[in-house]
Amino acid sequence: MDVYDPPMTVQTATEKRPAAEQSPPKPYHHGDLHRQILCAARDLLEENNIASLSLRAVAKKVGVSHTAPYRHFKDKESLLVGIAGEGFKEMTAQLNEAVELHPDNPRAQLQEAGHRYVKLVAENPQCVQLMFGGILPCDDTYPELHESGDIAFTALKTIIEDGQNAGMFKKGDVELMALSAWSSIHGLSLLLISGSINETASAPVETHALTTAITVTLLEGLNAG
Amino acid sequence: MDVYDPPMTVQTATEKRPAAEQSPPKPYHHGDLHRQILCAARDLLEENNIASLSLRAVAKKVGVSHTAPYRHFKDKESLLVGIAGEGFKEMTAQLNEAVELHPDNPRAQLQEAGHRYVKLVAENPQCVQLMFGGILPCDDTYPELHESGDIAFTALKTIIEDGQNAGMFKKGDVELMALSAWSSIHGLSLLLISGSINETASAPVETHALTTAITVTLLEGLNAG
DNA sequence: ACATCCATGTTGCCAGTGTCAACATGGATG
DNA sequence: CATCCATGTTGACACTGGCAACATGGATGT
Repeated sequence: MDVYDPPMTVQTATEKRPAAEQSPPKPYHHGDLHRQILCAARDLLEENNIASLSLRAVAKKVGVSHTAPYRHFKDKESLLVGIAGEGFKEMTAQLNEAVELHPDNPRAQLQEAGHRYVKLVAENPQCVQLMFGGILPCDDTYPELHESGDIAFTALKTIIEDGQNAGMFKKGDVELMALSAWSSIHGLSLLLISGSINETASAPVETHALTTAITVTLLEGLNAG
Repeated sequence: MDVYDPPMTVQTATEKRPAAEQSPPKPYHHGDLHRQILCAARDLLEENNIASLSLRAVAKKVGVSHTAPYRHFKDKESLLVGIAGEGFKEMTAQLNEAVELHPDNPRAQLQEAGHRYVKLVAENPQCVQLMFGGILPCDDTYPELHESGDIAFTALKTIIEDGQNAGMFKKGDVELMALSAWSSIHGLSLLLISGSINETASAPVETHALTTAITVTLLEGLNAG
């Protein structure tokens, strides 16, 4: 269900570690609480939504006191930034995989990236709302947030450039063409998770076919001229 | 301080109103608190963000007790639904204006609608996040929410159909083509207000030119074949 | 070996929030 | 004039984010 499961499964507080030789059932100092808090917060976030995510619930899920997270995150916003940051990293990873999967075929790269983007958003809708939903400040308060985004966008521009050099895409401003591609897929993804499409569309639409259709329209737009 | 002051000044509860000519069935002690609460909430929402909008602050701004809003809205979510509903209505209105502005020119209609969509989102970012941001349930809990959206989407499909009949757009599934158009513009708008574009783009981009470019790419995609 | 430090985790508290119950008010209706 | 009921108020509750003060115990230097 989750795209990136934590490498170590989350332990409930009451559960004792199977380590036999340790007499104290619960060590005072946690393993890496930082990671566990991030994972638990991610889980709770996707289970409900951003509005109903509370630091105290996260702490309870991990099995620590309600202020323990403050030793690892300055405040609630910092924790949210951490979650969003992982989302951006995963986004970048997916894009790179799409490129590697279809070497020397920018057209297929773009299509693959589109499908992976939609899938990633569909599987982590609340995280995406966090990344793009205007809860986090969009100024330079958290510069690390946009770094992965920069990398991803650069990779996208590389696809466009390669496509131009291969004669698959028309010549033109790479920045604008990359933004066109991003906008289409991003818009589709967000419309899907917001429920707008299935509600407004007269007939239910299959996501994969829809993504393909929109990607094709986009490619024809990039092709024309 | 307030952006749009209510047309009738706020009355304290104890203050009596000079019962002059009241021909319409205008109600009770207060003006229409329902409308004033909606306006105040909208203002406070755009001043900060969704997370920091509190019912109590709205009540205080209007000058009533902290539970007065509950006589007009079942709970906080219902108030948010009311705000989002107004947003959808405004969206529909903008689309219709775009159509009327360029009769018999679907291409210009689509371009105009795109610019108006981007502008509307830019001027009411928090409201848009409310409409599409996954805070409100996307099931049928509030069917009235999606009605205006349906109307708007139908209008969009009409543009596409007219364009096809006029030979401006290629033949094809109207639903899919309308979704392509919506996705592009929606994605662009949300990327803009989320700060992703100015952060990731190597050079600052002028919004209007960017919108035009993306609309043109879209139109070429709809044109191809 | 031992004393010390300090990162980590805890308890207790505060203001602020959404929401419910009980009460107050006054215009509309008989 | 009596009554009703929509509207508005007060007070309370559980919950939240966050601060301060305290507790613990692994790492460190001698």
